[in-house]
Amino acid sequence: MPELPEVETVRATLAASLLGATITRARLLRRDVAAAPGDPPGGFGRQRSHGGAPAPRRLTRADLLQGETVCAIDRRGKRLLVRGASGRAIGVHLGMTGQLLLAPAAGRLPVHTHAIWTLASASSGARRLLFRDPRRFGGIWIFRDAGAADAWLDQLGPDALTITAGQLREALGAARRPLKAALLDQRLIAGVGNIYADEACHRAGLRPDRTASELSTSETAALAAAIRATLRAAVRAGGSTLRDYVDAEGRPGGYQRRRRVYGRAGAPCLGCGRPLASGRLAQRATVWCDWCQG
DNA sequence: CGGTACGCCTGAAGGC
DNA sequence: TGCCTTCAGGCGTACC
Repeated sequence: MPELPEVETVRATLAASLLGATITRARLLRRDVAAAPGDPPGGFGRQRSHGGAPAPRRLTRADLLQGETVCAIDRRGKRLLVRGASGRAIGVHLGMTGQLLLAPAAGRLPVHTHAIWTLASASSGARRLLFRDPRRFGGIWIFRDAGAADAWLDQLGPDALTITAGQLREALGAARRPLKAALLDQRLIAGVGNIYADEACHRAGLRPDRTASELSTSETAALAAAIRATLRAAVRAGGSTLRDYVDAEGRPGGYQRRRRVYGRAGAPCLGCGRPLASGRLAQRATVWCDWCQG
């Protein structure tokens, strides 16, 4: 489940091969993983909800950055943005099982590969970048200018990796809902998902069901520090691989071995040794320590 | 505003 | 061994 540390690791491993490379060919194998300009939000070309079928949009090779030289790879929260020199850009969200994989220029494609970019780069020779996503909760966004791409990132709150106590206070101040529900809201704070929400709450010594707006100033500051420390440690470990996650070079992460609470219901708390409690909060499996988190 | 439920989707894991 | 059910969850939408 890619959250901020996994997406950041993908960004870093991708940057090494992609920056300055030219995309000689782009192909979309599944139209419905892409959202084109003008598609309804969350549309992905899928005809969801009210049956009014939107007019099918024509996607050009240029929309997919064919012929572009990659000049930047940006990230905010869990969203990645591959920018071409012309200002065009491709947004990627990995969802639950999405992967961006660097692969040889020839050879068999993994199953569930939905898009392919062929790269020519002076340093590493010809390779392909694949977007693969078995469950298809992820997707690709097409941006025809830098402003549209920026606006996509700006839909999100401040990036959790560097969030300050002041930013967190601002985000949570009006949130009259459980702390964990607020932490999972990407418009408030960008990048925290189910795993790191539980990890950060435990590190901060705060129950995930506390009302977010009722945290004290010092609790909020401790939480901001806990979020940063948790995410930084996970980035250093190359992310968490609990099931599917690998970086752009196919390498799994190592943070799953360092997790304190996620997936450890009933196991001893690393702080006090008592069995960890579990339940459902904000429709998510949640694990915490009744003793250490107040 | 918030909360709850649901749909999307596949593969792993558990029950019998 | 094999079939069936359940679960995992990011995120948008509908409805209260």
